[in-house]
Amino acid sequence: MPYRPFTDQNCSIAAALSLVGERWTLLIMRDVLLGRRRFADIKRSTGIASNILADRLEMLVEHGLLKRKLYSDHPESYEYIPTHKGLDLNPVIIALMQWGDQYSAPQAGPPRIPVHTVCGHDAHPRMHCSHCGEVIENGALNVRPGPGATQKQIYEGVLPKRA
Amino acid sequence: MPYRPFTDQNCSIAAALSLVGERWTLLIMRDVLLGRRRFADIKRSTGIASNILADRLEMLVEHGLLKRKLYSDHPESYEYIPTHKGLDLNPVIIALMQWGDQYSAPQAGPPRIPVHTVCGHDAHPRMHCSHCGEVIENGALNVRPGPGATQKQIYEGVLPKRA
DNA sequence: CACACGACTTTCAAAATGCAACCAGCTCCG
DNA sequence: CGGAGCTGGTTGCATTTTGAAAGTCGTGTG
Repeated sequence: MPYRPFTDQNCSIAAALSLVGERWTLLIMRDVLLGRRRFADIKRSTGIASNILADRLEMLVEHGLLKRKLYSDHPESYEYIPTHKGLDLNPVIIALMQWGDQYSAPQAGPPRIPVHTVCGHDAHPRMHCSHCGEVIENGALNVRPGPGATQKQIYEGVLPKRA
Repeated sequence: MPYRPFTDQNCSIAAALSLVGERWTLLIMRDVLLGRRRFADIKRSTGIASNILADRLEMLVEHGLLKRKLYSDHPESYEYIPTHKGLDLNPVIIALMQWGDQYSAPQAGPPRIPVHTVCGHDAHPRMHCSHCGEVIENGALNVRPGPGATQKQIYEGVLPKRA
């Protein structure tokens, strides 16, 4: 990773981005979550340089988002399969996809449509409130300091203002 | 932005990441969405170098995620306020925060807790299926080719495999 | 046997990042 | 009134990362 670490911001977003915030990392995770799990496949589909891909994969394995698994000997080949931690990035990827669909989709429409495997229908996943169950609209979310907040953060007021 | 563009992948995730996939961009958007909207505030809270911050802000304004607004003359100061396009990144930021909370939270607990302003309660936003309304569990999402998919993508099979 | 994978590693130039210093306009303080 | 300090940057230069191409090494194939 580049020089300036995101550590010591006491922020889960910064913490998350310190693992997956680098230019290629989420694109690699996209591939892995979509089922492209071999070095050459990921390289082809992303266009990443092989040295960078090797670095990123090693990093992702080190941090427990992926596991490197021997796929077959003889033509010795490996698969990078997502761990639970890696799979849990799905909501991030889906959110990015929906944002991309909304603002950068090709004229023809979105290239991929999510399908809910449980009910079998097209799903346009939406965030719902765990308390009232309603869809959470655009600006209808604030944050309040949690148990891990520092005094400084509380003092500075980490609360969002509406646009 | 760095060299290799993410264009021509015909992928909304790649398209999204080509705007916000750079190391600092989502961290800047976090700040703006949390209400830190002035140059010096963002610089302080992220620790980013000022030349980089100036570049990124200009880029974000150019691509319509932020607007630069005169906040007061005389001490001439500006605010970077999110546009609709910028606000719509909220689900991405929230998803990152939840992932960070789950895997990198400080011992004390999460630093921030989301609150649903409509019902007034703590919200742990979850993705729900727009068709059946159920929570979408970990691996319960596939994708199918949409109208914008290329023949090549369809041929290659963009469907995910379960872990 | 020549050539082609697959999964990398190595080499080296080019580009992005980070740091520090600087600048200009204003304003607050003694 | 002089100086320190804030705001919102810009400029220059060294460091680090990236990217492109080429090489490696162990198969496997016609």
